[in-house]
Amino acid sequence: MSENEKLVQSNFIRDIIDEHNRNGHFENRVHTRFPPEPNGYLHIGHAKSICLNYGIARDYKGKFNLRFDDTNPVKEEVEYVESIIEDVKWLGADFEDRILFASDYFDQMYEYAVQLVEKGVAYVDGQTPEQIREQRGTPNEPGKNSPHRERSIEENLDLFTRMKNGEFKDGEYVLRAKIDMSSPNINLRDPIMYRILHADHHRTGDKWCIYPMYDWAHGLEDSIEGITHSICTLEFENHRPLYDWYLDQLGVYHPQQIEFARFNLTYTVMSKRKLLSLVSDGHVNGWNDPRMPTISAFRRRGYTPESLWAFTDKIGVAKRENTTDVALLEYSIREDLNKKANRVMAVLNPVKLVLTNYPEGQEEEFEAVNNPEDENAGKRKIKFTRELYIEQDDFQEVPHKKFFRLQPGGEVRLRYACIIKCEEVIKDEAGNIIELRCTFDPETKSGSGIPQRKVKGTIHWVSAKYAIDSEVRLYDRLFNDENPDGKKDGTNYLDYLNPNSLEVITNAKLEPSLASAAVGEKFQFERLGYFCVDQDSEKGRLVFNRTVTLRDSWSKIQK
RNA sequence: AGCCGGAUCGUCUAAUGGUAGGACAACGCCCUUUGGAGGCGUCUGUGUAGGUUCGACUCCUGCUCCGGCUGCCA
Repeated sequence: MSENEKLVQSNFIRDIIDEHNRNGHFENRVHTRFPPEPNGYLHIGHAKSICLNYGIARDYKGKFNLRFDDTNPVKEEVEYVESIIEDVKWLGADFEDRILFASDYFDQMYEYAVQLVEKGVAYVDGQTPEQIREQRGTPNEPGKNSPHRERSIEENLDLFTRMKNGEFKDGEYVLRAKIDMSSPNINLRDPIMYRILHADHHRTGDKWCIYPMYDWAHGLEDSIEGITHSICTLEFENHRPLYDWYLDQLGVYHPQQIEFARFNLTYTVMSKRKLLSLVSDGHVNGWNDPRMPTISAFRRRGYTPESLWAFTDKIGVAKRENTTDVALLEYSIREDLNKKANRVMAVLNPVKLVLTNYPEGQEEEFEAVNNPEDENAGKRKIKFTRELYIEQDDFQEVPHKKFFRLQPGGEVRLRYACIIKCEEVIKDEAGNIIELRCTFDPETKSGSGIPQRKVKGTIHWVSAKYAIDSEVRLYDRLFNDENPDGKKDGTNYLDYLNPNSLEVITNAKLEPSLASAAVGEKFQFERLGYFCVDQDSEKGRLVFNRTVTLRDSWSKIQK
């Protein structure tokens, strides 16, 4: 198997498509789509669906549509349409000029509905929602026929026309398919096709006061667009016979629906309803709060489209219930940023360090490699002075036995500079360490050409004189339980919110080269993690988001 | 209870009657001016009971367990 073939893991959906292509089912055409309802922001589960659908279209030299399933005006908003377009584009799924809307097919759908009325397989029902619900039966008991089921075609046509013309109030009438009230599949018990909704639609305005139900509309949308493979999640499996029934009755083109299991991720929730509640109840700061599992949040946090694609390829697709470990997502972004992100030095929790044998007022520059994984990234100079900041965590007065960073009387290398030795610890009256007094060894300067001594530890630092101040936002998982959703003990996801999911550091010290960093730019802060410039940055006051920490074997030793 | 799905390492996913493999995680070792990256290695799995077969994750039967379905939401 070649390298290229290995990159695309086979899966049951591609197997089905291969089979169709072998027997010429769709004349070897492949046309997929991503059909979101614009009632919220897209999340990582949608990203999987987008990559799955677009990836198939791309690999089979087919087409991919972006289509908004905007059949319910009361929940849908233009803001969501715009965010969805932005997210799909950012992921790189190429829908060419095909940003489509179910609402563009409302006339066609209406005509189709009239056809079914004329054919005698759809009728207008004037019962209340309660009555209809009672007659639907349960999974164990068959439903009962509506008293209006045998209305004449003429009367149905008249009533349906008047529904459309706005002669009735919301809920007064519905159009129903006449199928089978005793079907073991509840979806076939005379499902509702149209309801009356005097609501403004974000695209059609007040043109319509009847709106198609999802089950009626969705199969038609795919049929109208000539979709070959309608890939959706498992909960629509029971609806497939209904879509097929509609298409059969109409005698129109049939796509093949294929269902796969919904995506779940540890330590988060994935339903739009729950994400919306996190936003509207103020548990997070908006849909793109970097702690959210939305695509826009991952973008803001510093994830790349490439890392999401790699992740999607790694998780695969199947029909069994699944919950992917968020560690795999983190691996995917580290893997990508390791190759791309320039290294810089930044101190998040600074403690002052003074080199007592370094002449006052003197300074020099050392050369640092921007990215050891990428020669083309070049080198830069970093300013070295008598007073520096290092990380509080990089000093232990009473060191752990495996701690090989700075400690009293101990030596450590300052990254790209020289070896220093800790001579004295200065504390304030409360016993807090406020300064470390050290000496440096001139023989060990970087680039001096002198054979270098080895020391066990290397730590990062910044010049106290030249460092710039910055805000850094550290994110942790939003929930402190691996599966905050779907508990059966009476608790719900809100009970598992992690109160420490955001830590804001206001006085981080950055090396001065960062002063010109642009919003969205990504860096590795050496030994700490990957960070990117947040949109909240202002001139002279940068704000960084921690995308993900580096793998940290020291944190494991400590446990 | 009825209908429809599903069950393979801790997690995700391959193997479509012929050596149960990969990735992540975990754990070792090597290397290292990032306790990063990289390299090498180890560990762990076919829900259950039968059947068919030279051979079963795969086919058949029973059982168990899990998920979805009773919106004028999608």
